[in-house]
Amino acid sequence: MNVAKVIVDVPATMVNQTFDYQIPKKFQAIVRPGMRVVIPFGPRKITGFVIKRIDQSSFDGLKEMIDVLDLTPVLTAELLQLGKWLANQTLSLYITTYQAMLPQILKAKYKKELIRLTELPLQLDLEEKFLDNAAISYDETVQQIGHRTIQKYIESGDLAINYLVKSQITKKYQTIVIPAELSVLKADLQQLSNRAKRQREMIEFFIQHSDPIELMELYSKLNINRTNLNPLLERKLLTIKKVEVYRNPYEEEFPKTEKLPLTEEQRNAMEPIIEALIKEEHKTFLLHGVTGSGKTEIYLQAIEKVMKQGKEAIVLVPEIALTPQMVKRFKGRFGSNVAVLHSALSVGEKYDEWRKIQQKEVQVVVGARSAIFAPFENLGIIIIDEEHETTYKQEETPRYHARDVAIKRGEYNNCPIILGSATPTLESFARGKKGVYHLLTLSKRTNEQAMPTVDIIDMRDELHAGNRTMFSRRLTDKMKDCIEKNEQIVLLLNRRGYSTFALCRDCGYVEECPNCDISLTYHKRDNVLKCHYCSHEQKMPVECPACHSKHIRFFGTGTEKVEEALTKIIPEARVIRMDVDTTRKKGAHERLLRKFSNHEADILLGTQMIAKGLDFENVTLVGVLAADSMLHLPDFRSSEKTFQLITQVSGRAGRHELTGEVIVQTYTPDHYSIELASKYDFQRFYQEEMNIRRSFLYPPYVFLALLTITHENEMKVYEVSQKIRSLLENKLHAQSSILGPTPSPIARMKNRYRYQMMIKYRNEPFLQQYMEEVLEQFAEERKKDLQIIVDINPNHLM
DNA sequence: AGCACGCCGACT
DNA sequence: GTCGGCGTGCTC
Repeated sequence: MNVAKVIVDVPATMVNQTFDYQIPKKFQAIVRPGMRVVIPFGPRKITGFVIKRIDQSSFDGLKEMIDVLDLTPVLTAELLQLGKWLANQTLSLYITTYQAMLPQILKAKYKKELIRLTELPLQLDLEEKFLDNAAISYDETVQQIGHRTIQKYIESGDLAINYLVKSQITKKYQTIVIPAELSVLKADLQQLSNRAKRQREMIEFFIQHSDPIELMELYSKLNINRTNLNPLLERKLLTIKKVEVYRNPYEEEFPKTEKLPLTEEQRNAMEPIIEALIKEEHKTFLLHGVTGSGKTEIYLQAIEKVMKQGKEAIVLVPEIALTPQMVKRFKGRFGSNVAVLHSALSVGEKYDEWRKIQQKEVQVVVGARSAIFAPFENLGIIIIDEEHETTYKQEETPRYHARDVAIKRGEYNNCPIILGSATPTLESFARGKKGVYHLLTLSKRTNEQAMPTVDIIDMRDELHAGNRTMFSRRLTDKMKDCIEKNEQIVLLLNRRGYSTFALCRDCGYVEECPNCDISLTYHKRDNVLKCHYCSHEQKMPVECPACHSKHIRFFGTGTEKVEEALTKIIPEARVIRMDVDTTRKKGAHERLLRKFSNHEADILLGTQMIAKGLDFENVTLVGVLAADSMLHLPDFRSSEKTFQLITQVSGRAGRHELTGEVIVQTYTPDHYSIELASKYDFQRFYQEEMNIRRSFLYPPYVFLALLTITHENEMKVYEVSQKIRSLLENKLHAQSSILGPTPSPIARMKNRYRYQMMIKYRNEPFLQQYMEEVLEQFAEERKKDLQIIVDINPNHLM
């Protein structure tokens, strides 16, 4: 078994296979599947994952493995298998799926350096570089001295390239002080002269506290420094040791919380979950519970059961940075038995949290999408909270949906999955009705509070009545009321579908991105126009580039603008604005939310990010400024999204003692998604929307796959698209249909033209295989800069 | 991907 | 002749 099959760290179709390497003697006892190793690959030296060990290779002249990077595998047997499945499902490369499963820091970085092989003199500038370095940077040197010269030296054998694999891992260390045995300390104290007051104090301290202590802590506790410590160190009463510590992103202590008594509804929902846990049965539950119905408590108690079984739990939340309250509840209940993984952590922090899972130091992980790959080996349950959130689908390769991965892992581990939401996706709810998922319902709030009343305001009437502001009269009055009563307000500006673009009022000219077919967005902060798709940025013109008019106006409504308008109407209001700009800095999220919850502001104004999972006692009014802003987007899910958003944000009001009220401003008050959301009528919405999906043939009645073809040359894109279409037509079922090719909604991005095709199908068990064939068919073109992107079950049709 | 090799046109 | 640009093929 001394040959390793390795997936190499080269993301290319040509090498999407294992390569065999001889395992040298010194590594034979160490190497196991799932470990990262360093291997020679052509002239290079790169990393790879060991997939398995075999006795004999069918390949002659194997090269030897150079190094082993892990002591324990970073990928479990399950994850190795899962990655393979995922690559096939999403049409990605094995190396990409494996890397998606691991913290970013485990990805090796490569560097090349030059070393001299002889002592023969080199040209002057090179000699200089080698003066105080044994090795110099290849890239830097080539830049300064020129490719040709370096190559000559390599050919003559004076210089050679050294390939480096750099590990990015940095561990954090702490110095601790360890006292000697109690008897030793006491004995020393006996014969210590009375004059050594400091020493006496210190020894007495360690007789009292015999545990190791952190050096800095000791200094500050006893008000001493290194000089005081030295005599004790010399007498071996104390020893100093450097130990590795985990970075702790959650310094604060979490108050311990206890199990809450369950309502009858909650108990009923709990029962089948517990049953599945006991029977070790894979089942997918859809927990449909109105906001405030106590879904989280069900998660917590199910996990408690899992932990008692000695098993592990994964909890996915949309984006945990947005829900510090969720972390608080899990840490409060399970303490240090929880790892937390989310995007706001530094790479080092993420690695530390991941390692707690890998080392089995925790039994629970709460995290965003990628936490679904937590390397637990005894999974007892997987919970996906806010199941409908689009962030569970990754928008880059591998384009996986965490829900699909969860179900696959549930099958492997024979464990239940809970999908929880107040507004499940139509896909999931349909499966719940069909019995594919087991539907569990919570229809009442635990505090018996009624859902807040929702008022729909027709903004057309406001305009007719001469109100040209973005706040209806009713909302304005209510806000003033609220502030007077010392209660708080959440204002949601649903900005998707809006952007603040610059338009010339004289000739109608709109500044567009030179590389993409999209208008540029104005950023007030730096007074520039930016493109959201490429990194293009230009100065805001003083006059119109087309007609030289000075009348340039901004259209669209940003949070900045709303804030401005707000301070005009209610000058006394203290406003916290939360959007991408104000939350970019690390920890800004938590800071702003804490500020709001401490009532240091009256109004929390923000985008989508404030709609989810927040729970503030004192909020009694929620305002949705433009409920229909995304209703008109070219997306078949826009009604569903609108319904979800209004329902979710309404749930933010009146969660505690005070009753809440919601005001929804819209230009289309009669739209069923807005009307039914205001009545909290999910069932009716479901039926209405299902009817529409059926007649237009959209999910859940069909599955979708989106093919996007891009290239610099539009003709090329069109031609290839047509060819792909006819190729697929021959393969796909007669009932399946292909729409397009048509130009994508953003027809050009980063100077590449984009065409897309949508495939609607009910049953295509070999779809992935056909797609592989398409990719293979155009392998030549794809080498020449043609891109084919396959997205199965796409979220957006961009 | 990234590197070597080989072919062809351009230029001191 | 030599330099350098790019297309082609390979990596256990």
